[in-house]
Amino acid sequence: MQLDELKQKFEQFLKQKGYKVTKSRLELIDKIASYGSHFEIEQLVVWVSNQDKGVASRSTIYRTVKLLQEFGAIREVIKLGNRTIYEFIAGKPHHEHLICVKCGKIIEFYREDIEEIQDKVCEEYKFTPINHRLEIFGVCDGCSHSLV
Amino acid sequence: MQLDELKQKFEQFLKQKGYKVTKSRLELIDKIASYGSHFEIEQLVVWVSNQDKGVASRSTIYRTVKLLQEFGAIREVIKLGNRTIYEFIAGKPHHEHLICVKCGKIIEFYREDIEEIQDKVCEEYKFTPINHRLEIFGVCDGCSHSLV
DNA sequence: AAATTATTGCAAATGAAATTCATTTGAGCT
DNA sequence: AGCTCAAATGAATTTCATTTGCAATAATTT
Ligand SMILES: [Mn+2]
Ligand SMILES: [Mn+2]
Ligand SMILES: [Zn+2]
Ligand SMILES: [Zn+2]
Repeated sequence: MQLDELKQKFEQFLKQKGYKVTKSRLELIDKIASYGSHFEIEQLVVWVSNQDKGVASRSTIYRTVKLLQEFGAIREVIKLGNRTIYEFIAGKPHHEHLICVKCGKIIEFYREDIEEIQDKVCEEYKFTPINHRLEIFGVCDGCSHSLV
Repeated sequence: MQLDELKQKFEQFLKQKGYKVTKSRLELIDKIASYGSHFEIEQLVVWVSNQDKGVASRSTIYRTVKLLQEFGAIREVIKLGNRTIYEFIAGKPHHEHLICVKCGKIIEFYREDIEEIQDKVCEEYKFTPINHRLEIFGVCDGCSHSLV
């Protein structure tokens, strides 16, 4: 999906919800899309503030991240200690993560079979799943060879 | 495993690490074990403080929870928003969680096949897993029938 | 373009978790 | 049992991410 198309959809979403289509909101979706898939809000705040002036304040960034989550373009994918790592998922297929606890490297993977098993488990418990997150913490190949 | 046995192991662990065996630490492992499997630290602080006086202060509770994590009796199992839910896992087999976003109900499940697939994925990426967490957020049976 | 309503930015508040530091306690030794 | 010293404790304070109140501003509606 193109970014322009996404922005259009986001505008529709905002209008339909009775929210306003603002400069900040549209510029932030651009910034987040170009930042790179996995990000933390504070990093984003710093990065955005160091660029053009006046895109959005910290509060607006926090608020817009929530909006984009509601819209479905962003997802909370990793919770490590008291850090939250988000991901821009628009147009990206669902996947899970391996997280290296030494270097922070994030590896993405997808297994249809894991998804299917989850569906079965939910059925068994008459549980209606909304979303899920599988985090595998460990040590990546590079780090397991390094002597540090 | 009996609680007494666990406490013995914990004492061994403390000594071996050069930590001290203190009243607070031994009493806290009791309290946590009897609190119920899933808990948040702040709840625990309130509960412990409202019981007998002098078991441990907030700081000690936070510090001891970390110790017990290091020891392996406790695990961070659910990260929801800015809440962290821990679980007393000593003597309990590994499992994953379904979390109802309406009522907070937690359902535990275990699937050997999911574990096996994860191992394969890790092998494929030459990734050495340390621990993992699968959280499925959704609506439980009870909540899906309630009209609230 | 005036009226209405939501959004913004800033500062201040919050809440979980970590930390500081004076005091107490545990462990080893005599 | 007393002595010594390092580690643990509690209370207060700090940190840091996130949230909120509010006056000013911008987007929609009429
Ligand atoms: Mn990802
Ligand atoms: Mn559990
Ligand atoms: Zn690594
Ligand atoms: Zn429920």
